[in-house]
Amino acid sequence: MLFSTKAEYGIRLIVELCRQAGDKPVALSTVADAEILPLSYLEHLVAKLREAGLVVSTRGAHGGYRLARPAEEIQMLEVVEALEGPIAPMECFEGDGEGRVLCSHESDGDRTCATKLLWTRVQGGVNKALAGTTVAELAKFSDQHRSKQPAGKAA
Amino acid sequence: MLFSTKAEYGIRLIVELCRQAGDKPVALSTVADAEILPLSYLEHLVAKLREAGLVVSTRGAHGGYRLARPAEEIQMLEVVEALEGPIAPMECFEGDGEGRVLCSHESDGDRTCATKLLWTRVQGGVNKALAGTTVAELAKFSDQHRSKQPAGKAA
DNA sequence: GCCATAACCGACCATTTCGGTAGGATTTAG
DNA sequence: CTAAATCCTACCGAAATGGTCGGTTATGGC
Repeated sequence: MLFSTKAEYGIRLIVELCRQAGDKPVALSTVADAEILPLSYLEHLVAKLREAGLVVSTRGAHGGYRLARPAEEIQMLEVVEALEGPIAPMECFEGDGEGRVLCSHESDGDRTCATKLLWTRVQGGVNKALAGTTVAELAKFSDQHRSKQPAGKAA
Repeated sequence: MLFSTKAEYGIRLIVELCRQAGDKPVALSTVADAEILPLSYLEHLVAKLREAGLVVSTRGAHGGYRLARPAEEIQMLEVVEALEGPIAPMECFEGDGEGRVLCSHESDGDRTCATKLLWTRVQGGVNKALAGTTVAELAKFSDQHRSKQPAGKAA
């Protein structure tokens, strides 16, 4: 499995945040309710998103969470990295965010790790997919596939 | 981390098998020695490769392993899937090998999982990278980057 | 026929991660 | 003051990971 449910739940969280976005912050319990996910677990995930600066929180009564930036500007690469840590195909990889990939095995001496070429390609593919998708896009996608439901909701 | 060391070790294993290929099968201990990997662990990995029909074994003295097909025809997608199981970005995905992706959440009722679009793209990227790389290519790559060493070895 | 070699098989094991719960402390609107 | 909400830390059971070990079977060479 490429990603754990951390990524999935976290994505559903932030997408739901985008969907329900209005002038007021959205309580996490609302998200948990809408996505049928355990609230206490979402707390951990949203904490990571906050630390990464992707969402901002308002404490106290009537508090909740909001996207820190317009949904169109939030790449899924940022989201997934915030939730799962750096996206590297393997532990030995210390990707630098660019196309460059470092492999710790290279210090072994006379040989380049045979897997380097492959991991580089895989990482490229994943990064491209993640960077090329935004929160807004996923929100729109899931709205489109939502069934016939009274859409009158936006303020 | 996208993949575990199972994939890495297994790949190094099969690439080394390709490298050392001659008329005689290669003993696993030779591979373990060349790649500095624990023999007993490699046994588990090579078993998966054998079950997947990627390598064939010869038992008894002077036995060992050989690639079941020409290295140019063995895609890394097959290798990684043999080692790590089906490549799906998430548990809920039951990819069918094609571009199609099924998500178990869809049965939840009125909503398509917001993550489906993203996972589909990610899986596409990974599959493309894995399917587009062969054992032969990795063997050649790692040979090229091998340092100045007497190359006279093939029978 | 023995014996070394090497594939094969399954049990075990320590550590880490995963998914989740629990209990509280802190902040804030009303 | 109080209810609502974020925030924080600790814990927990289950699973996967990475690896070891002991033994069994098959086979070529002497």
